[in-house]
Amino acid sequence: MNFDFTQKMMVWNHTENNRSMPWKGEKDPYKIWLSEIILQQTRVEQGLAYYNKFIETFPTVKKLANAPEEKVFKLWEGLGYYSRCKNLIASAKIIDSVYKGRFPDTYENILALKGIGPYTAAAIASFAFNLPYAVVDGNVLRVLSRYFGISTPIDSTTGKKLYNQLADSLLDKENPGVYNQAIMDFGAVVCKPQNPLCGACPQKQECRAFQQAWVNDLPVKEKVLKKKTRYMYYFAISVNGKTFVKKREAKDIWQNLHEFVLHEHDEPIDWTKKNLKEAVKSFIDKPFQLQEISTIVKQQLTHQLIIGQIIKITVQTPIDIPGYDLLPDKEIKKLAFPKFINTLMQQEAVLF
DNA sequence: AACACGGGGGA
DNA sequence: TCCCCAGTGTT
Repeated sequence: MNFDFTQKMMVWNHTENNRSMPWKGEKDPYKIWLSEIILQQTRVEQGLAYYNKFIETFPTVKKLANAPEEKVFKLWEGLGYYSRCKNLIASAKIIDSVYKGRFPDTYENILALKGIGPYTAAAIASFAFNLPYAVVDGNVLRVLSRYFGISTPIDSTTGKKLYNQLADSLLDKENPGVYNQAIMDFGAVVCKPQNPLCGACPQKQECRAFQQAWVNDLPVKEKVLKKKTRYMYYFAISVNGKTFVKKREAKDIWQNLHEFVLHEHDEPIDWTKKNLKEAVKSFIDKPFQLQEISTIVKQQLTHQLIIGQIIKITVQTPIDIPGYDLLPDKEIKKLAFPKFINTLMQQEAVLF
């Protein structure tokens, strides 16, 4: 153990760390687990309201395991990375049935649950059971790469191995939970990505990046994500006050969320009466009335830019669209939709 | 090893 | 815009 680094981290935690979060110091593994899943790739400020909603609605793992799945997705709506929600439900059911509602208490069994990787398993194991596993998240990677002046990319295979070993060697094995919490808080509050508080940092004398003025160049990432643009036009097709919707099942964005009738194109579409008629004809071969067409909405995802509109039409004759369900508004309100579609539905209609 | 997976906030 | 956030699962 690098005694100096670890001890100073613990001293900082004891004397200066005043970061407060509802799940901090929590011992109920269910609550710890929930907070960790919500916070994967998610800012504390963004996840906080969701955590409170979930705990209020599902105070125990049993409640979560036995809830209607759509209700859980509706609660997750807007948070993103929806496979987290799917895996949360799956793991809740396993804990409820296989483990009789008692959260598994070994690292291996925790890690085996769906949606739990090395980081989350170490977090739960150390926070709930005080087991000696070091967390390695974005905060830890940043702190270690700066303190030790490591330029090995954090997203490379060798980098991951290196940082994992280093994190393990630094862990305070007497107080793994407290130490793990401390180093993450330190990364979030002092050794921040932008404008870190090096002046107030208790470790600055030993920090390689500070000594060498590398702070703004570390950590290093090697992978650059490629982005693509998609044009998604949604048709809200209504018959007698009911509208066609379906659940997205494909291995694509927004899996398990719902959508209206989708017309996706590889180029932007400038809607005219003619091409609108053609587009609708590909779904239904019946006369229709155009109600309204929205303004163009853009949504930037991590590696996709989604551009599109929603077009509301009504049909008088009874019809069926294969793959879609015809549901009343009351039912549709209970379904979880992507942010993009919710934004579309809030748009003012433009004249056509 | 590379890639897919959301949404929000700060610079 | 770009980057990052208490990362994980799939191919």
